Amino acid sequence: MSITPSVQVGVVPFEPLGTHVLKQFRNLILSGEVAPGDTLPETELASLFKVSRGPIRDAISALEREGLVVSEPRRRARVVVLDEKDIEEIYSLRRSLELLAAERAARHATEEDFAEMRDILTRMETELNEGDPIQLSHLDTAFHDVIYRASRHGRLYKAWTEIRSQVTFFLITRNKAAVSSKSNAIEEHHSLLEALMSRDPERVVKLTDNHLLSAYERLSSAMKDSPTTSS
Amino acid sequence: MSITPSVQVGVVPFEPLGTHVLKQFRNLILSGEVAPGDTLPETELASLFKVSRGPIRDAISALEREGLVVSEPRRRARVVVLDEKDIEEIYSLRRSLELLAAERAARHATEEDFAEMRDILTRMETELNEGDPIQLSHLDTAFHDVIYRASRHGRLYKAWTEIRSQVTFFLITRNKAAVSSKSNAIEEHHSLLEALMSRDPERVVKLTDNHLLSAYERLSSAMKDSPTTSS
DNA sequence: GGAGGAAAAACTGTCAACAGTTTTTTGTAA
DNA sequence: TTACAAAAAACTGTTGACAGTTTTTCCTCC
Repeated sequence: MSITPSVQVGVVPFEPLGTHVLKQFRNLILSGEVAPGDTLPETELASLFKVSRGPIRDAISALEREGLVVSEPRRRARVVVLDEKDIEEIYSLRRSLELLAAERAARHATEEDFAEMRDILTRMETELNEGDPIQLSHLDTAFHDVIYRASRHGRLYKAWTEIRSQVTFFLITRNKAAVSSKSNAIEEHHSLLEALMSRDPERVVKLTDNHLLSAYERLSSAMKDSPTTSS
Repeated sequence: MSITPSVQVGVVPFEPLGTHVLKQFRNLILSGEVAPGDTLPETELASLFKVSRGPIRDAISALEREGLVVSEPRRRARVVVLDEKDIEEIYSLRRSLELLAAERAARHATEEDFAEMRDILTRMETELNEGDPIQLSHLDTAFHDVIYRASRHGRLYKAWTEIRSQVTFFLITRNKAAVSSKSNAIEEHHSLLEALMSRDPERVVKLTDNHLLSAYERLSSAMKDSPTTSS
């Protein structure tokens, strides 16, 4: 017993403050507590999160990478305002990325990956009944996150993380879809998992393409009803 | 003449110091003056660039996004060491991105875009004769950069910028290809431009796919001769 | 009342300093 | 030597302060 981890005990190797702020902050935006178009003065956030401006700047910079925040030099950062053109961009880029991920995941996914997907699907069904649409959206993103990780392609995963939050944002704010529609989406996830487990890249790619198009159409039609308002 | 731009005169609206450092720093890495595996102490860089650590941190963070630098919390950043697996990742991701870009550029590219591409091709031929391989590599990347911009897809362009420097890095450090091979590559660019101007998306996509595969094979074989050394 | 401009307030970019960690150097024993 | 531990040096994360810019408020004039 020669190792004495005086500070570093748990699994978390005490992350930088900015990382902690980032997580909280991202949730504030995704939950809508901070609205599109809102300005984000570093000073204000610093006192809100009780840290200095350094870590705040790190968090804002990260959120900008994720596409949830926009900023120009010497101007205050703002929560991004997304419109229908953005939905198309995200859909088309995501399609390119995810078809690649699907093909590779079909070859490289492990039993652990499948177990994680099954677990997420179970929780999705629970949320569908309990009716927490926000949690359901998070689980949807989480399912696809497993596929990207299962593709065993670091750069592809990184590219996905830079649109992931925007995808979640749209799912949360625009998915007025009926329960039946959401139920369909879960069915599609089931089929996807099944195809992955059968190691059939072609089928996985095809199902993925169909699934993403369905999701795009669901969002796109919801968008026409209630476009995101600018401030 | 009521406007008196005491400081802000040129086109450049005085960029943040970190941006300036980033450009210089990136060149230092791409030119090989800072080698793969080298550590990058903020303090040292701060005195090198004659700024405080703030802007240096910004620049390192940006270079990390570009994949030229890796870092973990509380450890010094290092210049990334890339191997054959990285070449495959970059190739496969780039292929997905660029096929999408090609298809859209064929539809959206303007006369200005074509003019820029022609200009780059002219300069490539000059460099091929004058024999500055580094400049030739930069021009290669620049040509593809125009295509991505011509695709009129902000997020796609952003995704490209996050592997672009790595692509350039490989072109510079690994392209031992003979002049004849480089000449072929320039030919391929010419065909690509021609297809773009004829607004034939299918042909553009096909040519792009072939072009990227050729480039991948050129790099991949060069890699086997002289793999990047770790420190 | 509304437009325009000056004054005040708020905010960003940058820097230097401090605390606590990681890395290197030095010293000691096998 | 070689291995290991302690001490010293170097480095990162974070903070608070200052300069200069942007944004807001307030005032004046039409």
